[in-house]
Order: sequence, then structure tokens, then C-alpha cells
Amino acid sequence: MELSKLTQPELFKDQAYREIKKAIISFAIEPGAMLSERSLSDSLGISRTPLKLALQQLEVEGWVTSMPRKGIFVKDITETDVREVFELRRANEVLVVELLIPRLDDKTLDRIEQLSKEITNEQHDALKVVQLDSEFHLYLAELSQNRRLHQLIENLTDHFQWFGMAALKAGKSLEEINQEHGSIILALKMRNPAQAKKAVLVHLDNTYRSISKNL
Amino acid sequence: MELSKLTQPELFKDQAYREIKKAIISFAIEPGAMLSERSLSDSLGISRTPLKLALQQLEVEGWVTSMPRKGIFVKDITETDVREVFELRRANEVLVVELLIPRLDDKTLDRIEQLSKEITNEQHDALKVVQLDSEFHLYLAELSQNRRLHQLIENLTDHFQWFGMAALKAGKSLEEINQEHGSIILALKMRNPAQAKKAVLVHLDNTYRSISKNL
DNA sequence: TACAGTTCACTGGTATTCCAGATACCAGTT
DNA sequence: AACTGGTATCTGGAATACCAGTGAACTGTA
Repeated sequence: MELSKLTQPELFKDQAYREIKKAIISFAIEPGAMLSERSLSDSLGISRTPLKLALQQLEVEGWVTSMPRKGIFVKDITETDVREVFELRRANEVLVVELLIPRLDDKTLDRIEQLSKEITNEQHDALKVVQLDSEFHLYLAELSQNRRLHQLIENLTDHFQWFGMAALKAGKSLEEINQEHGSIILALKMRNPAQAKKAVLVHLDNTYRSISKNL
Repeated sequence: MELSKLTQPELFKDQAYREIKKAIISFAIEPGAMLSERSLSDSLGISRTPLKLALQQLEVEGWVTSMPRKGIFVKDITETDVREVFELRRANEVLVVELLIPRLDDKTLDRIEQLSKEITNEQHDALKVVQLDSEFHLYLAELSQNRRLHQLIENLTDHFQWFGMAALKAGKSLEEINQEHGSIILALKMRNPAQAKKAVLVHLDNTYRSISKNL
């Protein structure tokens, strides 16, 4: 049996999706910028067909808007967007910890704590902290055993990461978030749903305040 | 100024998206069925290019799964799917009423009540009731002033409608939901968030029980 | 009969081509 | 100077052509 039969090569549309999204989040492409299908397909070295599929997904997920026969534009970051994503994250991260706690064992708890410590170590690099914070929340979402919820949280944290980058670019730095992760972990250890929810909300509210203050 | 400049014709990909989704929800295409791009594009009278975009969106939204070079398959309805969608709906419909109540005026309240009454009138037609129930919840979501939440709720209610159809096909009828809508409306009238949340949860839990019992 | 190998029709993935809407520019007119 | 109409050149939308992976059906053999 050949290895090539098992390891499917990544589709062009998926490569393009990842690369473009990365470019948007990292501000390599700026909000409001126009994306020309032809020049994009040239620079990615693929044809327009798989590129269109990537752009379609990015549009459904809220990264770009398509204006037929006019162009495809990276979304602007508006106050409304930040609020909407924040409201959704609030509700759904609470759901994550609700679903999470009954299924929590000591081993995964250790892993959670480890992730949190990695963030503490990187405390001087704001960009890195933002990325690791996303990973932290994404890992919790994984543990919820709800694929759709996981996918939703991924989209929301990616957007938050984007907003956070914008805030960083605006010059100011985000507040520390480590002790907030600490209180989430503490509540998880005690298997206390109410306390865990509250800790998550405090954390998200502070992140929201920090981001919207700096925009 | 020409009229044709104002009224943009609907894109083929959007037409295809709507039609295919409708066919899936109505069980014109059965769960697990394979969708061939070529025969689908033939029967829709369009080429594969816009069809692929429609299928891409349907995949992102969880209606079909694509297996490269093997085929595109309508998702099966599994217990896990029903649970996942239900968990998400619970959390996010609660969010809807939270956001809704502060913005509620008497006029929209009347409209809500009217929608509920329409359902009462159709009580004998289970299929119609399921559809109108979706509209009811979708209208509430609209009032949340959160586009992303609205879009999410639309996807979730559409899935629930699909699951409900499956339950109806399984022979049994859904329980009555009118008095449950009534208690939601009552709580909205009193501008009582806690009571409204509770009423929404009771309603969703009953719907979930009714669906999963009949599958 | 059972099985290994081949063939072939079918799949989606990708590239290419053609088309029409949108827009900026420019020349001619008033 | 301001407007009008034409045109060149962008844009994405859509159709088509071509390719490679897949798997079932067929076939010749042990």
C-alpha cells in the first residue's frame, strides 16, 4: 500500500484559503483593500477556479465582501463588527465551559495549565500573546465535543485576533491576560460551572474593553 | 437611470445555493445521497463553475461533505448532529432575547404576537407549523441587531427544520408549540430577561425532545 | 470457481476561454 | 468650463476543456 494513497495532498482552494486569511489577519493585506482575482491567482500560482472557492468561503465566514463585477474587498473593521463578534463569543465561550466541565479529567487539565504557562513566558511579546490566547480558547473549544461550536469559536477567535492586531497597530498594548486565564483554570479545577463562566466573561469583557479602547 | 441598473439579477451560484438547500431540507434529496456536479449542473441548467461555489457554501454551512474525486454527499442526520445544533441553538437563542429586550417597542411586539397567531391557525398542518416556527425565531434573531447572530440562527433553524422533517417522515407529529411561544411573548411583554430566557429554553428543550424521540 | 489484472466510465480538481457589466479616461460638443 | 458619448480596460461571472484519481465491472488465468 502506497503512502500517497493515505496522505491526500492539500487542495489548492484550501491552501489559498489559509494563505489569504493569514495575510488578512496579519495585516499583510489591509482592511478595505481590493482583491483582484487575476492578480491574486497569479501571485498564488493557481488558476481562478480554486481561488474563487477560497474567496467564497472567506466571504461566508465574514472576512471579505464580494461586489459582483466590481471587486472583492477585505472587510473594514468597524465598531459594529467588534461588538457583534464579541457578543457571540461571550455566549458561546460560556457554552464551551458548560459542556467542558463534566468531561474534564486531570490530564487535560494539566494540558490547559501548560498552555496558560506558555503565555506567561511570552508576556513581553504582545503579538505572540494574542496568538497563544487564541490557541488557549480554541483548545477549550475542542474539549467541548461539539464540532460546530469548535468551528464557530475558531472563526470568532480568529476575528478577535485580527481586531487585536489592529489595536496593537494603533500603538497601544493589550492588558495582561494571564491572571484571568488563571482564574478560569482555578474554576475548572474546582469543577465549578458558575465560577468558570464568570471567569470567562470577565476575561472576554476585559479583552473587549482593551481592543475597543485602542481602536 | 435604468431600472435594470438598480435591480441586480440574482447570481447563478445564489440560485443554485437556495434550490439545493431547499431540496435537502424538503427531503427531495435524501440524506447520504451523492450529488454529481455534472448531473446537478445539467438539471439546474447552469455550468459547474457557479454550482461549485454553491456547493462550497453548503459545505461550509454543514449541509454536504465533499470527498475530493469521490463525490459530494448530503450529510446524514446523526444523533450527534442533532445534539450539536441543539446545544448551539440553546446558547444563541438565549443571547437573542438578551439583546432583544432592551430594544423592544410595542410595534415589533405586536408583530411578534401576530406571527405566533399565524402558527396557531395552521395548527393542523405539522409541516407548515415547523416552517412558521423557524420564521418566528428568525424574526426574533433579526431584532437582535447582530447580523452574524442572525445568520447563525438562520443556519441552526434551517437545520432544525430539516431534522424536524425527518421526524415527521418517521411518522409521528411534533408536539404543540403554541403555548410555549405564548410564554416567550408574555415574558417579552414584561421585559423580563430571566423569564424570557427560561421560556426560550423550555421551548427549545421540548422541540429537541420531540425531534430526537421521533428519529 | 476464485482471483488477479485490466479496462473504462465516472468523479471532482484545475486551467483556460469567452463574455458582459463597471469604470475611468478622453475627445468632441455646447 | 461643463457636459456628452465613445472607447479602452479593468472587474468578476460563466462555460468549457482537460487532467488525474477512483472504483466497479469485466476478463483472462490458475
